[in-house]
Amino acid sequence: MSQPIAPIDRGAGFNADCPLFRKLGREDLQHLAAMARLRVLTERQNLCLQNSPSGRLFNIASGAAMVERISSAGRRQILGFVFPGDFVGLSNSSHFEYGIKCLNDVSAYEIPRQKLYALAEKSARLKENLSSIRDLIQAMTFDQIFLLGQKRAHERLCFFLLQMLDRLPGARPEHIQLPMGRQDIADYLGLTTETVSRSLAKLKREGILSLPVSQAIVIKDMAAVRELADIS
Amino acid sequence: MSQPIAPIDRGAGFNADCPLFRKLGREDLQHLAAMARLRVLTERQNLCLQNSPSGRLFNIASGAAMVERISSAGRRQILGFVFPGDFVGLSNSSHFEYGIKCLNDVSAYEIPRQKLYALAEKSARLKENLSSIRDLIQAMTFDQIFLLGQKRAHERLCFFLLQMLDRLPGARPEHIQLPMGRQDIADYLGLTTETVSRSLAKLKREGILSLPVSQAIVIKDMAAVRELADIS
DNA sequence: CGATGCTTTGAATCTCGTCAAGATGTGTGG
DNA sequence: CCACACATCTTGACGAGATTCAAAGCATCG
Repeated sequence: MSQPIAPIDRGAGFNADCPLFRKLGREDLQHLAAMARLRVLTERQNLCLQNSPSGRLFNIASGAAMVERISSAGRRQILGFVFPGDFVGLSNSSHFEYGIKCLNDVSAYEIPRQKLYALAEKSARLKENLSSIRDLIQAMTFDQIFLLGQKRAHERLCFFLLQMLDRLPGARPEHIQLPMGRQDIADYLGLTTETVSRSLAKLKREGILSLPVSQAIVIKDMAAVRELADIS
Repeated sequence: MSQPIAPIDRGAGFNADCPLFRKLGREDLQHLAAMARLRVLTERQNLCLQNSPSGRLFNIASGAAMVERISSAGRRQILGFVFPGDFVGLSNSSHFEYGIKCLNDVSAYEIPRQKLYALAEKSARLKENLSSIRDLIQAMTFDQIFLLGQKRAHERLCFFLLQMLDRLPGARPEHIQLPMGRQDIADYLGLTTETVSRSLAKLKREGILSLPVSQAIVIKDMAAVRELADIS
């Protein structure tokens, strides 16, 4: 009995306040645990490759990764960053439209799509969770479209920072430790590394941020960041 | 018996090769017809307003509309254009994150969300259709994110034209009759009307397009358009 | 320590946005 | 049917913002 439950108690993704597992009964969790395979990867490794067959989904348990899409022309767009509790791969397309690349050591549960869907048919709660994950992803992509279509470089950065505050575990206004580099931020916001750097410098000059080291950011004027980031 | 079936035979959206109704049996179609309400609107009217309660979904039967999102700062981003057979509103959020504004005379079926979902529980085929619509929308939004993040103005225009070729009824390379104005195109592509105009002029100068009148576009060099639009 | 990779800064360039004017087109009323 | 007003679209001049190319600063890690 304790055998299928074991992974439940170990991974952050399986017991945290995570959209997929929220409010699930013990039995559902056991079924999920039984079908999930824990994968452990390190920096730069791919959880899945763009255009590879997509019969599985991922639930990030620890670490950080980015969902990226690379065109044949070699341009890269980061569709999103994912953190513990995040769920990726929710669609029925036969192939992944993106790759998922680790930013640091990552552990993730890989779940066969068909099995998950079959279980969802039997668990109304799980089905609800899947729905709300889909809705959340859709809302986030709409935000990103608005951001890319309408906002300036420094505004995009502020939006990005608020998003990190909201989603990156451990991030506080007084100290955001970024797991990704400037190039990744640039490819997420539709900018270049130089523009990211310059925009950060501008926000620093204006007293809105400070940058103790390049990988860490301190928000000194939260109201200003919010105002610049606003897309509502 | 013919009474609930009547709207099925009338509206384009209810019998065309439309994702929602594809391969549905007679009985499912009858149930759908019974719960759908046909709404008829004219130019500039809204099928739904941004932030209004979202207990219903829409299936466009005729005409064209745009899905738009306006920020409190007054900036507008068009999330997409919709045409007969298109389905909008597929989410469980309590309020619409966008408004749907008609570009010309539109008729659309309005379907209560809960009723549709309940029917989907009983019809595997309908459920599949809903899933594939969701997937299609997600794929399209990913494309748009890539477009806005990575492509130049004239490339965005080419992408837009290919999209219209693909989706706008009656559009052929030799003649695309656009139902939307320059401002709408601009807000869709994250540009200004002037830039849209200039980019079209540029493509015309290069012999790729011709513009008999402002609302019509002729693609003279399809290969060039494809190459410029490419995001794969 | 030097080597490597990432980040920042600088200068030149380019794309796109802004502002303003002119052109085109549409609908209305005389 | 023409003339006028109003919308939209196009074009031009200019400026701001972002990219590009290049070099210099800073880390980390052998």
